[in-house]
Amino acid sequence: MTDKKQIKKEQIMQCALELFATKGFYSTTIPDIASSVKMSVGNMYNYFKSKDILAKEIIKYISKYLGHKLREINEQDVSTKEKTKRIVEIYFKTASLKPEMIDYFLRIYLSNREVFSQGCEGMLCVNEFVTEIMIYFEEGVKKGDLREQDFFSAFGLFMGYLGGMVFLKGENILPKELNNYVDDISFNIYKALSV
Amino acid sequence: MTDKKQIKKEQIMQCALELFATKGFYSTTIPDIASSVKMSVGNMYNYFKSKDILAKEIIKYISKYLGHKLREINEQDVSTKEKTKRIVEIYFKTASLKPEMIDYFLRIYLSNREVFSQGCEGMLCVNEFVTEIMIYFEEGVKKGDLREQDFFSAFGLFMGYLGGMVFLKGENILPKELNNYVDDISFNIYKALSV
Amino acid sequence: MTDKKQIKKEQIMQCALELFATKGFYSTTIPDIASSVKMSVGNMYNYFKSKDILAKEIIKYISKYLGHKLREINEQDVSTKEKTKRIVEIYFKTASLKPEMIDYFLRIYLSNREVFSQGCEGMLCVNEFVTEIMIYFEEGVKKGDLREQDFFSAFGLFMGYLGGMVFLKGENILPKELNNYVDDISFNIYKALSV
Amino acid sequence: MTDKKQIKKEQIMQCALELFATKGFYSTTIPDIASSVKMSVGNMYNYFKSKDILAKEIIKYISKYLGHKLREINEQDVSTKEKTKRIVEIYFKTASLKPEMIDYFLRIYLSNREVFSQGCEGMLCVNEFVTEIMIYFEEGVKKGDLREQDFFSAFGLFMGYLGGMVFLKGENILPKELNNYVDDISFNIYKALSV
DNA sequence: GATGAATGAGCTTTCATTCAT
DNA sequence: AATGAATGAAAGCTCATTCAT
Repeated sequence: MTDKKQIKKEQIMQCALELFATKGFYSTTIPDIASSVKMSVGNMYNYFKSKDILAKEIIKYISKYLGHKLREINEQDVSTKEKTKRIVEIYFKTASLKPEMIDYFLRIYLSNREVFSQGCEGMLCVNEFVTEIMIYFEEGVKKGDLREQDFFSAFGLFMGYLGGMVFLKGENILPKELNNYVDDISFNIYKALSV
Repeated sequence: MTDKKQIKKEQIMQCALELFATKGFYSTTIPDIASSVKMSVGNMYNYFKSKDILAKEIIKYISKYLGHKLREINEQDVSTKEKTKRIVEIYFKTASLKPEMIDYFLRIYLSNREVFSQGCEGMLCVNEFVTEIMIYFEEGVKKGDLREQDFFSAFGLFMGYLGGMVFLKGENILPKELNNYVDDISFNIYKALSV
Repeated sequence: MTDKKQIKKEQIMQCALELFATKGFYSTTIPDIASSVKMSVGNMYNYFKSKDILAKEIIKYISKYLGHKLREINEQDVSTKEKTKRIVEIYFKTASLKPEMIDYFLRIYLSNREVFSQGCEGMLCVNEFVTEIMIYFEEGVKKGDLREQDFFSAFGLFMGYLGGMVFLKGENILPKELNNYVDDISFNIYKALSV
Repeated sequence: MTDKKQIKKEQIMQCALELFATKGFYSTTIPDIASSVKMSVGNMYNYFKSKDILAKEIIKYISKYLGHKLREINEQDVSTKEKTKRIVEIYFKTASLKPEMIDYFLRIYLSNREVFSQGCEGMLCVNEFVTEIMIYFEEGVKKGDLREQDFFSAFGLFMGYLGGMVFLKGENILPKELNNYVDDISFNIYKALSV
């Protein structure tokens, strides 16, 4: 694939991501996306063979983006406690600056299972992201900071908690901005996971 | 409304709940629901004026059901730690026995905001449920067991965590049955929230 | 048929007449009519076997009502010119006091031919009314006041003109009330028809 | 819009016009129209966003067509009496050659007010036609041929009369062809309106 | 006579996808 | 690569009519 084509693909994904996150998967039409990219409907199909495939590519794209951010944190030489905080921070920062990414994850990927059932089984399409959380967890255990336990139990805490907060924010029922919760929440998480 | 009509409404809600939770809101059609209730399409509309209204009634129904279960626990004279465990227990038990309820909550209600935006603003349609979590939390604080903090921060932990675990279960990536996680998770939660 | 049944039939016709005239034939539903008569849908069918039949009975009812009014004028011993004026007067008066009658005639009967095609062929369902206009015309000719010409040519003038004015009134584009046009219009008509 | 698309729009309007005029607005379905144009149902909506909008475009199209015919007459240098006759002539000729146009005007436009209420208020959608009648009338008055009177009173006579005749023809109760009435009727009208 | 739940065909409209250009 | 007209299946919803009670 040419670079030019790759760039166009990313433009489409970015536009579709915003529309899907805002209006939902089924309420966003292909013409909606096409006109948002300023491209014809027919031409869209030269880049993505179907709406479902587009949706799957987007979640992979998000997973890579977030995974990359987490890797940067994992590579830093700081305490597990500080890492925990930085992960919460980067998650909330993303939710504030690129809300469509987290929304897509929570509202499109997690909910429309029929769309992702073929090709994204398990956590196939979000493995970059999950992997980094796993590294964070296992290193924390190895260092003796975190309690050894079933990874998924820890993962569920982490992701469920953060996702829940972003959801509450989206519903406008959080009295404060997300970044004001960073300390509370990273404290709660670390308290829960530490030995 | 006659009792008979009320019973039929609940039958419809039960069938629709299962279909929505399994196939998603948009992939479940009114004919799907009608044939599942063994009722004509037209007659469905004598009970619920639209698909959206049906979806909203269902989430209220679930909220009442779960709220009721939680109230029973809140009324028991046990320690906050034990209450925490029992809430996790009842949540996972519901997720096992009536998976459609939790799935509906996670995948239909939380995700298809355009459907619930009018009439379920804030947490209007799930207030019975939220209220009981609030009571649990405030009583725990009053007793001196739980740390005083922003309620939503605690609520997000609780619901996000539990929801996340059920989600992972639904994706078939949890190695064990949900009830095997009760101790770990209630321990984590209590640890996070306690003073 | 009992008197009681006849009274109920007329109640239904009156309500249906108003609804049809206001909202149109197809936009008025049987439940609309039933609830306007404060009667169950099913019971309506004990009085009128179908919506079409109801519509046909209504036009006959209107024709009889208007025919009766015209007969009273025809039986008066006044000049043809004065009769002309009185007919215009009664037509506009009806259009003001019972607008639904004239509207029904213009907007339901004249337009939804597919509804009236079977059972109201020709002018079968409005013959009382047409007959009186015919009597007016033929007596005028016999008296030497009106020019002998094809009856329909005269009838078209009369009914088309009056209907047209009521229509314009209904569209809110007449600057004055209908009764202010009585002199002008009866003058025009008489001028057109007289020898 | 391309020429090609404009041509297709007019093809659709022509087919829809015939069907509406024949079967009525509500009894004509979109599939009826589509198959009459030999086009898919979905594609119809690329040309007209709704059935109502299609109906409104058609009445504008008719108004332009008739307005154009009348302008030709208005521009001719003949007596008011002769103009009157020619207008009646062209109206009846249209009613014979393109009966769907006059029928549409009488049976769809005048009757289904709920369809035209938004976007065709007053005589907005038939102004080309009305304007020419107004010019005919005012020039006749200026020349001293026609009596000065409320325009609508004259307009109602003209249009109501002609419409009434076409209606009677449609009901098969006129013994002769429309063109045989031209002299009688234009005589009546001129007699009514002249000084 | 009276009720209103039940039926199901049929409506308008939408939209992912294809394909001729 | 690019366009956008064309397709047609399928959706949500309506409503005249029937029928068990």
